[in-house]
Amino acid sequence: MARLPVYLRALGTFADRNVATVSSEELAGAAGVNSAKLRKDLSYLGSYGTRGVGYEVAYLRYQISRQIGLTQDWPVLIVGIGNLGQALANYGGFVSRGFRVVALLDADPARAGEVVAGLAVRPFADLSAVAAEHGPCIGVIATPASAAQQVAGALVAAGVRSILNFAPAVLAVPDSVDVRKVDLSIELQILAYHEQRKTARFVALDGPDDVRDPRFGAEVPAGAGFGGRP
Amino acid sequence: MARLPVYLRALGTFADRNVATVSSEELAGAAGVNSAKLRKDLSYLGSYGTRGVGYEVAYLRYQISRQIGLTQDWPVLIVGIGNLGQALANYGGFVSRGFRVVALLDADPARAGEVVAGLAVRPFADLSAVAAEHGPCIGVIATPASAAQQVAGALVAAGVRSILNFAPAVLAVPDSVDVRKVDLSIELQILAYHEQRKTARFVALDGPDDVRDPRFGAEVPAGAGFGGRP
DNA sequence: GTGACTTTGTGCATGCGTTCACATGAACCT
DNA sequence: AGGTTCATGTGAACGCATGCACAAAGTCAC
Repeated sequence: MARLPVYLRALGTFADRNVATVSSEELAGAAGVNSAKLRKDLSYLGSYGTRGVGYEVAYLRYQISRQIGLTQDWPVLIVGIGNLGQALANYGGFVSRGFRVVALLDADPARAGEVVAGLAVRPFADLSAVAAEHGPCIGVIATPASAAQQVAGALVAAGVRSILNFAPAVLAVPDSVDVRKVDLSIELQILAYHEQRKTARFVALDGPDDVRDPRFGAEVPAGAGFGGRP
Repeated sequence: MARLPVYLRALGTFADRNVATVSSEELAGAAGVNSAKLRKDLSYLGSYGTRGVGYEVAYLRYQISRQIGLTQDWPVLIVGIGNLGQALANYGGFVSRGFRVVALLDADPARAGEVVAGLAVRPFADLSAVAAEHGPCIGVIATPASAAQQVAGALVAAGVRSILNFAPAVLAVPDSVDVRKVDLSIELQILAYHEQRKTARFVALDGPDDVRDPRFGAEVPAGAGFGGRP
């Protein structure tokens, strides 16, 4: 499940405070979920606590880590060393949680050899060699959207089956490949949507009034010279 | 809905190719969703196309933009000018999609005055003044996890009701405040989970064999000297 | 103007996730 | 040793999103 990492992090904070056991209520509060959901999740993964007491922090932590596959470090290769790629390479949160950036790739030949976060940037053509060298690994796409699909194809061809995509593009990959998408503009747009609803401004100050289409009762903007409907 | 921005971007690619109308099938393909789902989403937001023809690209684009609230630029303020904060400030994808970074804040006094992406970094104490100056805006938390809750509280106190949180922490905010979370380690961990299941290595090379608890039939690791159960 | 075709909009069923509520089981106190 | 208390684990119901399949509606050709 997608909530296991959240539980794991919450358990980490309890461990930092030297808490030995936690109840599902406490842990759920720290993770921001319902306690019943948490219990069901944990029971589903086969782990269990002690009735009347709760969950042993260290034991549960180890079990979840193991379930996720964090008992070993996963190699991560980052493609596209722009602003975002560099920030990711320098981000310390990876290595502390079971991941290790092993290679930085960029299509721009001028950047090859440049050192970022202690790693030399390698030409994109090295991809298959790097992937073969490290075995199963995770590819991170931090390129512009225009290059994302091509990079994804190359990653798949190199044997990478897990991709984290930061480019604002929909990637087409085989079913055997997992793609997770992180899209900053989408997150912002969702926030803007809710923000707009909260500030109940029915009409933008620079916009047209709404009109109501008698046929459907649906809101339709008048167009404001937008070259409306025929 | 959370898919509207995806549709909007797909429509953008059609507009760039000077396509006048798209069918739900085409648009759904570009957005990576089912066509029925797309039609239902669009009908739910009140917009509509033309039966037998499809959707007029420019018109639908305008309507979705308007629905999301992108007819005006939303001010964005970024708190925490570390690696990630700088990358976000320099990221061009914001301004092109209805957002404008208006302020950079950092708690470190030594950074005040530093210029990043054309903006001077301001001390964190300026937050309420900045928020008051720009009206409804979106706050981005790019600080370490330890500072995230405090920053969130300050943002809320300053009147910010939409927060994009990059820090690996669960934020407690009033119900009236929307928080969206972007967590790189969680995404990587989810990928690692699936990657581990794909490479069906039942036992990690450095880990213990699984044993089966006769009481529940659930998988339980032997512990490998982990200081197992009493 | 009529017919055939294309595509939208939507009722309906299915499946999944979430949540409540309760029984099970373990520890602790007397 | 027995009862009490506490928290887990789970059965069952609810609600929601998804997807199919079809009718409504509009266009194009003749």
